[in-house]
Parts: sequence; C-alpha cells; structure tokens
Amino acid sequence: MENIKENAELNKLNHSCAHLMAQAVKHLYPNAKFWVGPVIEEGFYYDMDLGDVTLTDEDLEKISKEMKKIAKDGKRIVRKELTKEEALEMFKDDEYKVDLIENMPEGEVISCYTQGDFTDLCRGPHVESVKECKHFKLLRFSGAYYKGDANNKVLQRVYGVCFPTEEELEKHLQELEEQKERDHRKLGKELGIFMFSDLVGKGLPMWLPNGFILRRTLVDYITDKELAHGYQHVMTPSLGSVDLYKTSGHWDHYKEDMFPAMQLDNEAYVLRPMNCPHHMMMFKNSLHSYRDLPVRIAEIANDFRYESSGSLCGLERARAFTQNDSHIFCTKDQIKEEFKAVIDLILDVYKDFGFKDYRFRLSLRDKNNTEKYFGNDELWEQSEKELREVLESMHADYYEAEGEAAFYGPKLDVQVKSAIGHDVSLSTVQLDYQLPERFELTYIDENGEKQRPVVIHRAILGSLDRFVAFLLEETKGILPLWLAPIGVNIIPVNLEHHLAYAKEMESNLKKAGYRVSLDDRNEKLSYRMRESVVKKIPVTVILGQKEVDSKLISYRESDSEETTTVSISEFENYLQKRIEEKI
RNA sequence: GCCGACAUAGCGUAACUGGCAGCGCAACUGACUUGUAAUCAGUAGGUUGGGAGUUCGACUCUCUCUGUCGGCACCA
Repeated sequence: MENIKENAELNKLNHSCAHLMAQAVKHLYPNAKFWVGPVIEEGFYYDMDLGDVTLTDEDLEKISKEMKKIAKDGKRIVRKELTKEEALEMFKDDEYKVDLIENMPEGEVISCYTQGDFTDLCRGPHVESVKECKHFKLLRFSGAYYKGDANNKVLQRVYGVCFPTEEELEKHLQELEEQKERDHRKLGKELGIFMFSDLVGKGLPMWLPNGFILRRTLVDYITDKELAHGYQHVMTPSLGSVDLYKTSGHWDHYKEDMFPAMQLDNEAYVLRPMNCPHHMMMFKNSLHSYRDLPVRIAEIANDFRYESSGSLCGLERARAFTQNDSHIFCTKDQIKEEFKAVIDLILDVYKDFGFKDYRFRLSLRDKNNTEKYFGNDELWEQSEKELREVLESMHADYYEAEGEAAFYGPKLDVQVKSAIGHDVSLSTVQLDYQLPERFELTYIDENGEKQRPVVIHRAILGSLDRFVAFLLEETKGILPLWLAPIGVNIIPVNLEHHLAYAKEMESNLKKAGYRVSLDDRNEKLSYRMRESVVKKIPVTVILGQKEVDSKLISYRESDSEETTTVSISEFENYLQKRIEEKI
C-alpha cells in the first residue's frame, strides 16, 4: 500500500485536499473552527470544532459534494507570508489558529494559503489549484481529543484520501476493501480458530479446536527452539499476591491496567498482568555462581490485563492472553551478547514464518517526563546506549521512539502493521536494571562477592494470540502445511468404490503424524473440492478408480488448479519436504 | 474510558415514512451415485442483543444496559 506521507507528490495533493475539505466545511458550517489537518500514511485528516454539530454519514456526503463543487470552480491556491502580528490579526476569531501561531518559534516564516473565499494558516506546499483535488474520498469520521489529551474537548476529525486520477483512487479503495477481507477477526471466524462470547466477557478469546491445534503447534515450535538456545522452561501460577506487585513496582506503575485485587480475609491477590515477578522469585530461589549465568527462564504464560474497552481488537488486543515470555539473568558483561542472541532468534523465527514486513523500534523513555520511570538518568543513558550499540553492531535497520520505554528500562520492539493498519508490537526485548534491585537478586562473582545480575525481558512470538492474528492476516488464512489445523483432506470420487482405499490412505497418513480429514459425505466431487478450497486446506487428495487400480495418489495444492499423481512414498516425501521447509 | 455508528436463524443479509419477519448458505430428510470451486426436492430453524417506555399495533420511535465496529486516548 502506497505511503502517502512519504510520497512528495501525493503528500502535497492530500494536504491541499485537506484544505479543500476545510473550505467546504466552512461553507456548510460557517462557525467551524479548525485545528490541524496533516497528511498521514493513509491520506489526510482535519480536526475541526463544529460547535454542537456531530457529523453523520449524510454530512460527509454533503461535504463531499461541496468539495466537488469548489474543485470544479478551480480557484488558484495563493501563498502569502505574514509577520506574527499580521497572522494573529488575521486569525483572531479562531482560538485554535491563535494557539498555533502563538506557539510558533520566534523568527519562523508564517505563511497562509488562500483559495477563493477561504484562507488557512499553513506551511505548505500546495498544488497550483483546487481543481487538482477532484479525485478524493472522505473515508470516515470520529471524535479526537484536542491536542491528543483525553482531558480536553473532543473535536470532529474527518479522514480522507486524494489521488491525481479516478483510476488510482478506485484502485486504492479496492485495496482497502481487500485488506478488510484478511482481517484476522473475519478469518478466525471463518476458519474456526477462535470465538468470543458476550456472556463469557469481552476481550476474552476462546480457542476452538482448529485454533487449539494451531496454538499447540506454535507452542511446540517455540519451546523446541528455545530449548536449543539454552532456555529452561517453567510454569508459574496466573495469580500473585498484591505484595509481589508492590515489590516489583507494578502496583504503583501499572495498577490501572490490572484487574482489581481480590481481597480475602487478610490476603489480597491479583490476576497477573505479566510474569516478571514470578520469574524473579524463581531466580532468587537458589544461589547462583557467575559460572551459571546467563540463566534463561522461559514460560508459556497466561496473563490478564484490564485493557480499556475501546482498545480491544480480536486477538490483537485482548484481556486474557498467552505470552511466550522469558527472563534472562546475566552479568553486565553479557548484556550485549545476550541481546544480540535474542535478536538473532527473532530473525530466525521470522524467517521460518516468512515475515518480511516489520520494523525494529528502539523504545526510549520520555526525557521530559522522567518521573514515570524507575532509576537514575545515568543508568538510563547507559542502557539506551548499550541497546543502540548492539543494533549498530548488527547493522540493524531501526528507528527510535521516545516515550515508548517500559518504566524499568528501554526496549527493542518489533513493529508490524495489521491488516486494518494498526501498528502493533510483535516481539520485544527489554533491558532491566531495576527489578533485580527491587527483588535484591544476586550472584556470586569470581572473587566470592555478591553482585547484582541484569535482566533481559523478551518475548519472541510476543503473545500467541497477537501472533496468530498477524499470522492469519499475513497468510490470508492460507496457512503453511506445518501450521494448518488440517493439512490434508482426502476426497474419494465414489463412496461405494473408493472409500476403502481412501480410508486406508487416511489411516496411513495419520500414523505418519499428519493432520488428515476424510470427506466421505454423499456429495458431488466438485462440491467437496470447493469446500476443501474454501477451508484453505493446503493439500487435497482425490482418490478414484485410476488411483485404486494403480495404487497411486492424486493431489492438488490449495493455491493451484493442477493435479499431481504420485506414488504413496513420493507423496509422503512431498509432505515431509513441505513440513521441513515450512511452506 | 471518550466521540460516533451498528446489533435480525449457526453464517451472510432483506423488510419504504410504525401494520402478518423474508432470502441465500450451512443443518436435517429424501432422490441422484458422481473425476477437480456449489445436483435436485422437501423439512426445521426467530421473544428481531437484554430490559423498560410510547402506541390499537414496534425489527422500525424513546430511554437504558450489554456487546460489536471506526477513530481518539491508553498500550507495563
């Protein structure tokens, strides 16, 4: 999908279209006041104060019509430069623009753009004339907090997108429709992966039989991978005392996002939102020599977070989820090596799944709001520097994001885009000097002295739930053979004559460890073939008289219309090869 | 949590301004006995998300609760 913000021409066009929209809104709602109207990856939006008016679909239609009218009129867009005083005078009736102007740095050139009867404060650049903005679509509208602060007033935000030609616009809109088709919530329902129930509670996914197979396969995969990389797996309870979280600091920093404490007699427990404190106690359970480090404790762990109702999104953001979590306890000298090993593991895993579209984000603290974080400036500077150095040494492509760090340390997140455009973290690696301190963790160094270890928190698949959401969207639900809940579907051509052979094949393949189904319903071959394709089963086997006579197998792959006929051993080799190559 | 929209059978949907809740797929029954994306016929399936109100009469209007969707805010 074209990134409109990054494309200079489209950026200019969309920015001009935002002005065109503002002009149309001003015609229809003379009291309208305007905040900002930037270009974004998906097009543009404009935040507006329309007084008591809240927009409806019909209003959007009306605004659209007015925009077309203005565009047809084809007024030129003229730039004018102003002094701060002139600007303040010009926009004196609009407190939003006055706010913008007052916050502009001294000496900056202030400019405005005029098109017909409408003038807007703007840095530019713009297209020559409004007639260039004919091929647009207003996509949606919503409320948006003024200055992004939930304590402020809600402005009306309208999103749109503009292209130079009608064809390009149509193509873009069609792509948006296609993206909706691979939304994991839709695929998950169609493929019987998971469900939700109002009565069970919102944000609480339930994994259906197909989904459970998928999960189990993923758990087996990552557990084996971790074992090979020196991780030790453990299991700890999904509950912890409030004191545990007071010790870790989560009670102070994270209470709002936890399900409230369960108070009984003089005990209090919470459903755990993360597993770090449990793992800290597990490390503390025994004495550690420097020779034992790093200790890598891993767990497939259920966690619970009271996510705000508006942020829930299928498996992408749920209130109950399963982390593929680990805590690595190491010496300061081992940080870089361990950090690098984790990144290598992430890259290795992504390769197995064929993920290519992801970005590394170095998540740093917000330097203007340091009270949110534990630890002193020096330690933060040092940790951030360490992570940066690892990334540089690996020649990794990454970007930095202030204010995205954990309260206990900076982290490296792997960001992906969901089908509907949400930017979400899949994997994460976090550096932490704080929890070892708070839990008073120690190891014995080569001089027999007690030392503080460092902790690296990491999740490779992140949460299994979110991982499956992304996996479904990336594959459009066409899972590779090793992951598909049903790998092979067998269709006998004629039940009377070919069912016995089909059953024999089913039994053989099941014994060989494949997930096989047999469609022995009394339906036409073409009907059963269609079902097999619609269910996105990777391999469909067709067995008729030809196969029975020759003792061969005919199969078709989910993305192909060709049939291949091979011997039984050749077929098993073929399946084995696909499993090994994870395709 | 905030702004807005939406909620009809397992799934996808229809019912103009209030007047007998319909269709397709799936399910079930029967016929057909099939060579690569939907064989034909029939049957059953609904307190129209829950509750309250207005009305002779509510899927339709009002209130409220719950959930979903689109954004915003949040995201250790």
